[in-house]
Amino acid sequence: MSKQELGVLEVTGEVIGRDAACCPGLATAPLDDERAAELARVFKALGDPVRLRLLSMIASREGGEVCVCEMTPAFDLSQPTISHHLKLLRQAGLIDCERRGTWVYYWALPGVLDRLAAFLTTTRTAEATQA
Amino acid sequence: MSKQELGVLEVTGEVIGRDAACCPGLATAPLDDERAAELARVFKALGDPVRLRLLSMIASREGGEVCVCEMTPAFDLSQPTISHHLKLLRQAGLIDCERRGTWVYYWALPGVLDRLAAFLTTTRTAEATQA
DNA sequence: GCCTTGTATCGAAAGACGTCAACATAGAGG
DNA sequence: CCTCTATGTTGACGTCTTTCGATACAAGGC
Repeated sequence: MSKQELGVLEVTGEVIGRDAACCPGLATAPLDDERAAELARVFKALGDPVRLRLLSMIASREGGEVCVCEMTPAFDLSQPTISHHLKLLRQAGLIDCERRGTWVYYWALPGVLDRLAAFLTTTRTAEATQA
Repeated sequence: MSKQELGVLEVTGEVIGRDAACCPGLATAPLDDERAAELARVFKALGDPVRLRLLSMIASREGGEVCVCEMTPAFDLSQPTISHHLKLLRQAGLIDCERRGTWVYYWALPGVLDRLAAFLTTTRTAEATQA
C-alpha cells in the first residue's frame, strides 16, 4: 500500500529548498501544456476543504503519522468519503500510508508540497529579481 | 470592472514575505473549517491547466498586462471558454482587468499568490523550526 | 445612426466530482 | 475457522464544471 500511483511530479521525497529553482515558476515563463497539467492535478487535490483539512491534520501532527480512526470522526462525513479523499491526496503524491495491524496510518510527503511552494514563490522571487 | 467579487482571502495587494507568518500555514495547526474553505477556493482556481497557463501567461508578462486578444488564440478553446476561465481567476482574486478602448487587459495580483506560497512554505518552515 | 471588432454573458450538453449505502477485504482474537 | 472491528472499494445519485454556440454589450470608425 506504501507505493502508490503517484504519477504526479514524480515525488522524490527529498526536500527541495526555496532556492533550488528546479522548476520554472509561475511568473518566469508561460508554462507549457504538460507542466500545467501536472501542476493542475496537484492544485486540484488541494482544491477541496475536506482534503485541505485532512492534509493539514496530517502535516501538523507531531509524530508525523495520523491514524484514519482519528480523522474520520473529525468530519461530518461518512467513512468511505474520508477514505476517498485520502486516496486522492495519495494519488497527488501529497501523502502516503501504511497499514499496521488493524489500523492505517498516514503521513505527509514534503516533496510535492515543497515544489508547489517553490513554484509559487519562485514566481514572485524571480519577478522581483528580474524587474 | 476593476473591482471584482474577490471575496477570497481579501486581497490587499501588499506583498507578504515568506517570513511574515501572518497565517497559520499548512503544518502548524489543523486548519479550521472556514480557512480551509477559503484556501480551497483559490486552489480550485489553480486546479485547471488552462487557468494555470492563463495565469502564468499573465504573471510572466514583462509589462504586467496582457490583452485578451493575445491569450485567446494561444489555446484550442473557444473565446467564451477563455473568458470564463479568466472570470474564475478574477473571482479567486488572482488577477484583475480593465477595459481600454476595444480591448481588455489583465494583470496579476500578487496578494493571494503570496499568501498561498506562505501557506505552503510556512508549512515546512514551521515544521523544520519546531522540530 | 449603422456596421465591425473585441469581449462578456446565457443556456445547454457532456463530463467530472463529492457523497452515501452496501459490500469487500485485512488483521486480531478467540 | 469464525467473528469483530477498521478501511478500502463499488455503484449510484445529485451537483458542480467545462465547454460550446448563440447572443448581448462596448467602443471605434464610417
